This record gives sequence, C-alpha cells and structure tokens, in this order.
Amino acid sequence: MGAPIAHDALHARLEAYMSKKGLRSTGQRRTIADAFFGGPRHITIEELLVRARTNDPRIGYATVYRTLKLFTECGLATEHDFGDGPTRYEVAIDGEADHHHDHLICLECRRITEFHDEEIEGLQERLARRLGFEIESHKHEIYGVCEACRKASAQKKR
Amino acid sequence: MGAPIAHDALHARLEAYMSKKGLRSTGQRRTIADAFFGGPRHITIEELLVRARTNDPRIGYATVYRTLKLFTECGLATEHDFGDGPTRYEVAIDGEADHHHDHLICLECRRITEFHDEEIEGLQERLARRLGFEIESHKHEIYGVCEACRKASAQKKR
DNA sequence: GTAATTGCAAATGGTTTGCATGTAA
DNA sequence: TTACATGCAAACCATTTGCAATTAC
Repeated sequence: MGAPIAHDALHARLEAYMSKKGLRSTGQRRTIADAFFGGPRHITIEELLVRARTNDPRIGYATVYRTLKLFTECGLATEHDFGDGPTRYEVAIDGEADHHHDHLICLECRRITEFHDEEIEGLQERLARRLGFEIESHKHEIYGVCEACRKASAQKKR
Repeated sequence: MGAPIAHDALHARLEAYMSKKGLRSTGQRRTIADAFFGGPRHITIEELLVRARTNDPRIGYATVYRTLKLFTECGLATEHDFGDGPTRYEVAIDGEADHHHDHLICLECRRITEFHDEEIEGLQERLARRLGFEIESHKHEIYGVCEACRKASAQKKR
C-alpha cells in the first residue's frame, strides 16, 4: 500500500505554493514533508529531525526550522507553544478543509486532546466584535489533569 | 497623599506569604513589589527592572526574575506570554478578590485589552468535564486588529 | 551564627542567522 | 547560470543557575 491519499493532496498543495512563490522543490523539503504528514500530531522540531533523518541522515537542524516555517506560511502547519519546552507543529488540514480546533493539555502526562466548540467560537466572535476587534486568530488552551492521571494519583495515595 | 490602599493590602499579602514560608523580607523584594504594584499592567521584567532601579540602582536582573517568580507562586502575579518577546506580568488581585480575565491582543499596536465572559467560562468548564478533565488553568487569547488600527490603516490606503 | 538572598557572570535551551558551498530551474 | 537552499557553527534572546559575598532573622 502507498501513502494515504491525504498525503498526496498535502504534497500537491505544498508544490503549488512553492512554485507560485518561486521557491524550489528540494529533496530535503519533500523528505521533511513526508516525515511531517506521516508523523504524530503535535510534533517538535527535534522529533521531526529524527524522523526525517531516517530517510536522509544529512538533513540539518536549521533546515527543519526553515521548512516548518515555510509550511506554516503556506497554511499546511500550525505552531503551538504549550508552555513547556519547544514549539509543537501540527498538520493544519484534514482532507480538503481547514480543521480548526483548540487544546486541552494534561499537566501530568502532557497528553494533548483537541476540542472544538462552535458555541464558544461564536461567543468569542461576538465579544471581539463588540470591542471593535477584528479577529485574526486565537489561542484557547485548557490546562488540567486528565481522567487517567487523576485515577492513577488517587491509586497512589492510598 | 500616600500609596493607594490596595498597595498596602498587596504588600501585606506578600509579607504574610513570606513569613509563612520562612522567606525573608528584603529591601529588594519590597522595592520590586512597589515597582510592580504601582506600574503599568502587563509589564516585562526589563521594564520592571528599570522602574525598580529608580529606587535602588543596584538591583540585578536575576533578582527581578526570582522575585516575580515568587509573586507568581504566592498568587500576586500572573505570567502571560503573548507570543512576541518576553513574558509579561500582571497584578493578579484587585482589591480583595482574584480577578480572572483573558486577553485580546492587537497585532498592530500590541495593545492589550482584558475581557471576561462567564458564558465562555461555563462552556469551557462543561466541555472539560465532559472529556474527563479537571481544569487547573486556562489561556484564552484573541489576536486581531483593534478599531483604532483598522481606522488608521483604512486612512493610509486612500 | 546560620540559612536565605543577592549580584554577577556564565550556562542553558530554543530558535535564528551569516556565510561558503551546493543545486534546482 | 543564477537565484534559491543547505549545513554548519556562531549568534541571539529570554531565562536560569552556580557561587562567593552579603544580610535578615
């Protein structure tokens, strides 16, 4: 079996953006794109470098940074800083459509859960408008303890 | 006229926390506290250092960092990273009560507007609970362009 | 007197940049 | 052939830390 269909679409989108901007389609960029599209969500530069190097060991740090910045510019990636260590990147597109969502972060196991709530989005939009603001983007992160970790620590206490 | 009443209450709270924890009330800490309580909202370490040094020129960088960490621990300050440059700190207490709120940030003039919406807070709480999460804190930041900046750039375009 | 605190300078960690070399178009 | 891209190392920036000197209690 080949790469999932979605990957082809993502690669195509990247190629289109690069040619439109007069940028070049290089082996490194394709390798990093593969690693990114096929990797876990909320991946760090470091993790991505390791993944990319399994296909091309000579890829450098700076190239991964520059490439992910490129992906972010063209809308394929979004950056998130969850307050510990390095920025994490996720694929911004699911099939054809943008896939906006926010995050819950477990402070114990650091697992990230995605959520989307139209009601909150709507209230936020109205609130901003009322204050004369035109929304460009937003960041809504909820930090807490997930069910599994709460159970585990209840266990430990007895 | 003396310092506003609120400052005394804040200082008292700090003193109480320090003595409870066996920490010492030093000149530097009091000076930095003054600078913080009396300064602008959303202040940076750098700005705070400048303010503090007008009262005591020998205060060092590291001390301001350590002191603001202390204020944060004892609930007098909250930290915010608005995505550009350094962390900003604000006084967390308004009179006697905690004063939770979120922020709108203008991407052009970088002005910060505070907001609080009980409806959003409630939805967020229910959503987290539904996902098995116990909320510890959250961060809700809206980035956009404020009314003044939109008008200014509309002006410029003609 | 003794443990906490300070100031300084050096270390850290994530990210960016300058530059000589390499390569896609 | 000529911009653009890469890899490396050095630079950067905010923040933290080790340590000797100082100070609060």
